[in-house]
Amino acid sequence: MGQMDPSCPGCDAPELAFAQHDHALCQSDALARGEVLLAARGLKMTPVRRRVLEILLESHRAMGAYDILARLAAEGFGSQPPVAYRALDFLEEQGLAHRIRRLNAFCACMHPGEAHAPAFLICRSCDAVAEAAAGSVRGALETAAGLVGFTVEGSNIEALGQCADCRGQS
Amino acid sequence: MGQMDPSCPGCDAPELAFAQHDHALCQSDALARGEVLLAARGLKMTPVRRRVLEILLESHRAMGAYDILARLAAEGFGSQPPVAYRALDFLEEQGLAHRIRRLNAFCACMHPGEAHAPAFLICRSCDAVAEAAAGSVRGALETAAGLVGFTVEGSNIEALGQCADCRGQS
DNA sequence: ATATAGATGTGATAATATAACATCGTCAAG
DNA sequence: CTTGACGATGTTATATTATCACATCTATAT
Repeated sequence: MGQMDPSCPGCDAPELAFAQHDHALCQSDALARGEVLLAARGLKMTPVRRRVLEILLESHRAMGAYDILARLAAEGFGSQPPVAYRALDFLEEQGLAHRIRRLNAFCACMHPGEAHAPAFLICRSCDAVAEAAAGSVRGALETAAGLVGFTVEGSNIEALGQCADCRGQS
Repeated sequence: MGQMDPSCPGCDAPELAFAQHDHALCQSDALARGEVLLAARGLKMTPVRRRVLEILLESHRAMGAYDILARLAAEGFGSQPPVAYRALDFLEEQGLAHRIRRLNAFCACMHPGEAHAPAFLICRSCDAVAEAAAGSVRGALETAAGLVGFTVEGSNIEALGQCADCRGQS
C-alpha cells in the first residue's frame, strides 16, 4: 500500500475498523483529506458527493448503492440509481471510496490521498471492513503474474474471515 | 496454490490460457478430473452439471450465468435462472469452477482436485482468465491480516491487466 | 412398493447496475 | 452583460445478476 501516514488513524491502525474507537476522528479525518484532495485536483466536492462520503464514513461497513440511495432520497437528493452510482463511481475513481466486489457494496477509504491499493478484510461476524497494508500482497501478485508474462494494471484483493474481537467473543 | 500436478496442462502452464494451445487437452483433462473428483466424494456429475462444466471449458473466458442458461435452455434443459445458478454453485463448491467477482461471471477450474485458491489474471484485451499460482500471494495476505488479528477464511484475488500475447500485439 | 433425499423444473421477485436524455448552474470568452 | 460550453444533477426506462418458494421428478435404500 505504499507509504502510510502515521498521523492517519485509519492507516496507523487498520484494526481499528474492528474495535471500539473514536470514530469521529476517522470521519472528520477522511472527509477533510477528501476535500483537500479534490481541491488539489481541481475537482468538486459537491453536496451529493460529500453526503455519500459522509454516509459511507458513518461506519466501517460496506453499504450497497441502494442503501445509500435511500438515504439520499430521504434527504431531498435525487431518488434514482444513477444519483448514487455516479457519486460512488466518482469517489472510487478519486480514491475516496472503495468497491468491495465480494459484497457488491462500497466503503469509505480510510486514508485517501496516500497511494494505495489495499487488501480488504471483511469480518463475517461484525461486517466491518478494514483496509490492510497490501504492498507485499500486491508484490507477490505481480511476481506471480509476471511469471506468465501478465502485466497487472489493477487488482482487487479481498479476504473474508473473522476479526480478532469477533473471534474472541464466539 | 499448494502443490501442482505437472501432468495437468492448466497447472503446468497457466499462461496457456492466453496462448494458442491444444485446448482439447484442457477440456478433456479438466472434465475427467472433475468426474473422478465427484465420484470420490460420492457426489453426482449430473447432465446439467456436466453440460455447464463443458460449456465453461469451451474457452478460457469467464461466462455469465445467463449466457450459460441460454445455452442450457437451447439444449432442452430448464430455462430459469436457478438451473444455471445451482449447477454453477455446485461446481464452485466442489472446486470445479470459479466465480470471478470482478466480472460477475464464472470460469472452469483448470486443475480441479488440487488444493488451490488461485489468483485470477484477467486479460482486458482477449478476456481470457488464467489461474496463477497464488501460494505466495495468499501467504502475504494472511500475514498482513494476521498483523491486525484477522483470520482469513477465504479470499478472492483478481488482477485485471494484459497478457503477454495481447501486449505484444498492441 | 415405498419412503426419502437430492436434483431439476417452474413462476415470481429481488437486488444490482447502466443507458439515454433533459435540465440546471457555473464560469469564462466574447 | 450574454452566450456557449461543460460538468453536475435529475429523470424515465431498462438491463443484468441473483434468489425465493414451491412443485415434480428420480434414484436409492429400505
